[in-house]
Amino acid sequence: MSETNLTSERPKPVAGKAPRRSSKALDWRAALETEAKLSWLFVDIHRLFSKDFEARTKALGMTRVQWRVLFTVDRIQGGLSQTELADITEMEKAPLGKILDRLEEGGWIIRKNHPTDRRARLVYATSKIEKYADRLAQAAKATFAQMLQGVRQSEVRELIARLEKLKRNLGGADD
Amino acid sequence: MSETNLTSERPKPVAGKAPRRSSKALDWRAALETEAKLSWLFVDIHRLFSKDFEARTKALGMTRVQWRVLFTVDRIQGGLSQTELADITEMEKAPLGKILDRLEEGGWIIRKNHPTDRRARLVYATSKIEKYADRLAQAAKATFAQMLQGVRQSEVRELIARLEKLKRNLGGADD
DNA sequence: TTGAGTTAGTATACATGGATACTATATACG
DNA sequence: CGTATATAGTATCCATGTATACTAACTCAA
Repeated sequence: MSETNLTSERPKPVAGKAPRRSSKALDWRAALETEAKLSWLFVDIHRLFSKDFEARTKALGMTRVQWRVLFTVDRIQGGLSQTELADITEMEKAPLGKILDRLEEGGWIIRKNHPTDRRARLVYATSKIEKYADRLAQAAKATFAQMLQGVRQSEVRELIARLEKLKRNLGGADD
Repeated sequence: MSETNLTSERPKPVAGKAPRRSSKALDWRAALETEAKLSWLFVDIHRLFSKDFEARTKALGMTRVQWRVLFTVDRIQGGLSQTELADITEMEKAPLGKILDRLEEGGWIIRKNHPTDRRARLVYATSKIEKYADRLAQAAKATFAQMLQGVRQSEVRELIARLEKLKRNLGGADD
């Protein structure tokens, strides 16, 4: 979309600066290119996936991360403390608290005081999700379908297994 | 790490709320679980990768995204406009501008006025990167090595190919 | 029981991200 | 030439993310 019109008239490199590329400098660049490409794919796919999903749910004002938290709260019934929720969603407690603030403002969840631990607040999904579950699930499925065009189910499972290995290598939890 | 001590004393579900789970509700949850797992792996790996990399470069105050931009500026010599840079790094111009502000504060880049287009500013890497390139490259390589433990080179190439397909499916550029 | 250490949740500061609006400038067209 | 449109970069608002500090409350051991 955003083509530039500067290419043809870009000035020559600044005098005295052009020949500074040493062979040593070339080395580390070349060695990193392939792996750097891999590592940025994670960011890029995440960004594109979120963009697609949030475009489909714009009317509900639901972000991808809010959906992750809400989905978890709704999946695990019985009231979760925020610390438990942070463990499960692998988020820090501070950003989780803010996301819960927004979900509570939107009427998706409620927080109740823990009956015995006065520090803790238990998080419950409200009935609102029942009304919108289909739309949210449809949006998620549509984005998945978009991403996984032409990818066989067996490939998806293999991909998950490999990515989980990378995650474990980096010290991530196993789910 | 952050074990919770609430599990054993979690109160029973609120009276009258427990039996609301319908079979229809179970449907959309089950259908989404596998694919949701895949999509969150991208976020999780990105987060863990960044954390590992930034721990190794803390002394330089270099974040992962700043490194991506600086790497690109340094790789493509001759002065890039911010719009060109935004295209290449697949970022929006606004956040890119802020990242360039920080890189400029740190002395990693300079911005010069375009000789003929007074709207545009051309970005150049300074010589500072020559001094720290080895440390940055070492940090990046170490994080890659950590992530790719026990993964063969051929698997890495295959993984890249598959992820690039997902990225294209979501409308992403091809690099 | 009391005091040290731990935990739950929130507040705060800062670095990314997206979306949008705005200024200055450039281009294209009548 | 003058005006409409497009573009470059910045500013602004908000949502996430990390790190850190803080308050209140809990636990455990002397």
